[in-house]
Amino acid sequence: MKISEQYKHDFEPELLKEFEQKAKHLSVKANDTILNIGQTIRVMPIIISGIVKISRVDEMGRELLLYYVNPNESCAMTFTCCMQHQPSEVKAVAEEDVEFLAIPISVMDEWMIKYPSWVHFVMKTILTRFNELLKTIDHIAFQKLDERLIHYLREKSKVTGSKLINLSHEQIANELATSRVVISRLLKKLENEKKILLYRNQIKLLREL
DNA sequence: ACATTAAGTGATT
DNA sequence: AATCACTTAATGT
Repeated sequence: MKISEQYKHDFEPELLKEFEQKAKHLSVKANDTILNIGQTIRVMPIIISGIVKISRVDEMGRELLLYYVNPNESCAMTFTCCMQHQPSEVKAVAEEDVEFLAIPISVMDEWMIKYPSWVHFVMKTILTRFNELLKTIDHIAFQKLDERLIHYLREKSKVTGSKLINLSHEQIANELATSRVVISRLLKKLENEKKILLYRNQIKLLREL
C-alpha cells in the first residue's frame, strides 16, 4: 500500500508492517460527523487526506471552533481520551471528504513501548495542538474578536486553498460562538479597509490578510 | 410576483 | 460585544 511509503521516514519498518495489518482504511464524506461529544473513542484516526474540524459544543448547542486536523496528523484529543478510555470532549466533523487510517486502541499501549517513533509522533501532534489551542485561548481571553475573525478567514482560505470563502455570516458566527450581527459588522469593517470583498454567501480575500 | 433567507444598520444594554 | 428591531438585497418557487 502507498500509505507505508508515505510514512517510510517517520516510522520503523516493523511499525509500518503493523500499520498494514491492524489499521483499517476508512473514508467519510464532507460534513459527516466523525465523532460527537460524549462518544467513546473506539479507534485512533490518522488523517490521510482531507480536513477535519474539531470544535466544542455547549449545552445550548452552540459551537466553538478549536482547530483543524490536517493530513498526516491525528487528533491530539484522541490520544489522551482513548488511552484512558474516556468519552470525547469534542466534536469532529469532516470539512471535506476525508480518508483516514483507523487504528484499534488496543494496540496503543503496546506501540508506545515498542516503537520510539510512535511515541515521537504522538508527542509531536500533542505539542502542536496544544500550542494552537493556547493561541486560540489567548484570542478568546483577550476578546480580540476582530483578530480571531481574520485568523479564521486565513485558516479557511489555507484549508480550502482558495481566496473565495463560501460561508454565510451566520455560519461563521456559529463557529466563533458569537452572533451574526457582530460578524457582519466586523466583515464590513474589513471590506472598508479593502481587505476583503463581500457577496452573498461568499467572501473574497484580497492580497495577504 | 411573492416568500424566504442573507446581510446591513441604528439604538440600547 | 450582544441583542433587538427593522430595512434592504439576493435568491428560490
